[in-house]
Amino acid sequence: MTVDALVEATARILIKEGFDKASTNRIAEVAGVSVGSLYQYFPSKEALVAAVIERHQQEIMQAIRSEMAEVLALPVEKAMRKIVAIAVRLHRVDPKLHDVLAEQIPRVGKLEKLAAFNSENFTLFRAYLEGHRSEICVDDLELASYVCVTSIEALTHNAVLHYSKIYSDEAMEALIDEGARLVIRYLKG
Amino acid sequence: MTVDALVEATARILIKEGFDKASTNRIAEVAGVSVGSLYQYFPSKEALVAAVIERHQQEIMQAIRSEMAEVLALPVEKAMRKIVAIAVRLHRVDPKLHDVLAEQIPRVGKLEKLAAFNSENFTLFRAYLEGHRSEICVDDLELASYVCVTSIEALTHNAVLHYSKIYSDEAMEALIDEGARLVIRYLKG
DNA sequence: ACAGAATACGAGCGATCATTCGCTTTCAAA
DNA sequence: TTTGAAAGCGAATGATCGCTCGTATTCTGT
Repeated sequence: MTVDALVEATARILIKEGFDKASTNRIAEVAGVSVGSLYQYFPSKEALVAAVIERHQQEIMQAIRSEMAEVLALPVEKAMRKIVAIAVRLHRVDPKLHDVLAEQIPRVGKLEKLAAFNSENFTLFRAYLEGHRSEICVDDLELASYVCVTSIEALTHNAVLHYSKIYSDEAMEALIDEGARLVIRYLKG
Repeated sequence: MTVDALVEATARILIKEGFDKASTNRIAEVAGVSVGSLYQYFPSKEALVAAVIERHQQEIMQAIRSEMAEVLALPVEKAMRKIVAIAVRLHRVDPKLHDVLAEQIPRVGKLEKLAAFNSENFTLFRAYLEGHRSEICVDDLELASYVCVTSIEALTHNAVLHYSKIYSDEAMEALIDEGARLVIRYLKG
């Protein structure tokens, strides 16, 4: 469909050339339609970018929800290792898009969407902790969730994005181990 | 001086209105000079933003270098708590500017400066670890430095930037404790 | 007081961009 | 085959921006 072509084209341009080069004319050209058609389906450039963001976040959250369901029953050690591994894998799917969107979301006034995204992650993690209270020695689960989620996300985000040249596949394995070790020791004292 | 007024005006606009609203005409206006004068001292808008970045980073690094010197002799527990406290304090000096710059550096092509900045932080932290090898139970100091620096920066950055409303001063104290606990347990096993 | 250098000025140029609108094509129902 | 709506088109518009350049003002040494 034309709509899909436009969203797809927008994503591709954002990834390959960045937000500044993503003009509506260019997007339409890459999508193989005209600017006029673009405005027939999207009221503004912002709406187009928002659609890209939405699509990407739906994909990611879908994956996270399904993976977290499997993790829920695991003991802390296994669970954390799996969660960190998931974080790395998801970051690797489309690192550049993830980065551009993280950069551009504030500008597009989609702070709410980003907040909702983070909030669900946070809630899912917290739910895990609730269910494993006996295994961990932290009393403020709210704070603990913040610490864990933020650290894991930063560790994997930076590694994949800024050090992908440095970190080979096996070094990435080491990173997963280390990230897991960080939160496990934190949670289990 | 005219130069300082321009850099100052640029910083203020970046903070209050964001990168997109920081046009050269507007910067000149706020600085109380004309666009012509702006281009007498800065060859381009990019150079102006780069100057803001440089000034900010110099200030931050100056503070970090001096604080780290005091930390070097402390045992791990004390040292980490102090480092996290420093991170929070520095993030609180000018949170909005820090955020905008972190966002804009990639666009301005000043990735090298950012890398150098992170690299020095990283190196300073690693130097501490080298000097306290006997206290910690991690063998890969390189990896450990990455894990600690990245986590501390993300924890403080997000807390100050996105949760400054939520986290009161005392809650911020709790965050410092928790961040310190995270890295201490990680390092000391 | 004067000249020339340094500094400052700001209207305007050229380019780019998001968006519009009048026109053309497509296509399915009648 | 006719028809009218839906979909598509792209040149044109108006606004904004980074930046230039010819001119005006201020400073400095004589």
